[in-house]
Amino acid sequence: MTMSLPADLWPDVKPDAARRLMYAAVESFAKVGFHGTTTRDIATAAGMSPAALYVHFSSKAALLFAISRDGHERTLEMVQRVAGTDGSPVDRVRLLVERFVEWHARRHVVARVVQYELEALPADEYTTVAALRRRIEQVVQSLIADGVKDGSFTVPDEKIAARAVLSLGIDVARWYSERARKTPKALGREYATLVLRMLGSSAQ
Amino acid sequence: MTMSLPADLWPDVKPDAARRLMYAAVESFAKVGFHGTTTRDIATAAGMSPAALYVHFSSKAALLFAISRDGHERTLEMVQRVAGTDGSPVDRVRLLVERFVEWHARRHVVARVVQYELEALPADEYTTVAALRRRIEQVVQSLIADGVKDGSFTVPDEKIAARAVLSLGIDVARWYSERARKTPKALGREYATLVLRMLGSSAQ
DNA sequence: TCCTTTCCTAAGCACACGCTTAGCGTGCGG
DNA sequence: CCGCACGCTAAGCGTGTGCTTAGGAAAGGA
Repeated sequence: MTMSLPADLWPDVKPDAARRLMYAAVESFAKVGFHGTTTRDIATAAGMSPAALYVHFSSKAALLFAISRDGHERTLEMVQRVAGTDGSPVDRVRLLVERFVEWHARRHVVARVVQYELEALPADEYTTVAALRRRIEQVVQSLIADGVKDGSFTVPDEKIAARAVLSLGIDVARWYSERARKTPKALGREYATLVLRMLGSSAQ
Repeated sequence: MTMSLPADLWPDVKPDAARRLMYAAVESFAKVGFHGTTTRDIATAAGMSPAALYVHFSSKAALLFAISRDGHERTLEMVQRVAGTDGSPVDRVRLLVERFVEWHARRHVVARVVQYELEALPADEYTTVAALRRRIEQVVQSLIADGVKDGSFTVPDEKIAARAVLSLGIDVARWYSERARKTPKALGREYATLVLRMLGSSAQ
């Protein structure tokens, strides 16, 4: 694994061969995209023959969907967990940004696939994933709206502000690498400071 | 042109057939990526045969490079023009963000290729483009550093702040579409407000 | 008008690609 | 032990891909 993927991805995927295929696929999808990745690339990297992929997944696109759906579900769980915490809107947005940015930095290989390889999904699968994305956005928007309502935040347009907050996290997936100067956690903290300022909070 | 590309791209490209190929290519590259685009896709969309592409460009990748290099050069010119204006650091960063965001919104098809299709460039071409990217980043960093120096901005880490500013603009290329509620100009203005806040400026 | 250059097209080449099929080996359960 | 299910592999299929080549048409210049 040249990109040092976390060893704890997809713990429930069985058998091990299927998981190995997902590891191989996510790496290549992140590097050269879905269309730039051949089934032979994936199989070779997983130490198998190309036909083995079809024992575990119905198609190359099914592999992509498995990765994309799981990544979106993880992200949605994360933002929902933040939304379920006690605390002021400021505390919650701070925590949200820390967690969101940290996830995209630590998981930048997966995140790159999750954020940028949507077009390659077949239509039904795309619909599933798009719904998850909308829910993530809605959680972020409602956290910001809470802050506006209680006077902690002042933004000209809540939707654009939420979009900007998401953008900062999502773009981390594009640029972050192991050679980055900041750890994912440190980056998350720093970005949270920037975001709270952006939202007009005096508590930073 | 299904994605309503601006009619004024690449005015110096001659003959017209070469320009038509670039229009066809940028649209498909933006939609399905370089690897997802075949020479037949490009040629058909340009009303030619696949062999015609090779009259004007030495390879499919040469087409990508032409688009990518020009997009980066346009962006660099833009940020350098802003850096060359009179005005306070706050004014210049405001203008920078307005222009950068506006460019990525208005030109989101080209920008998508410029920002996200780097990996497909051959090594030498990538080196050329990467150098342009670094120069763009340096201009942005120096504008922010000017503001820190004169006390208009306070940021924990100038590089991360510059990265965040660039991220906001770059990610516009990913999400912006003709159905967006804001015009590129309005979006640029709003993002400028958010960025100046983020940088800790009281002048917004 | 003639010649040269430019701009194409149609056809084809040498591979590559996603996927299927036949067969084999291994492990498990009765 | 035997039979079955599972997990593969090797080989191959049908189609697709980037690119080349031969040839023709059109445009421009002398």
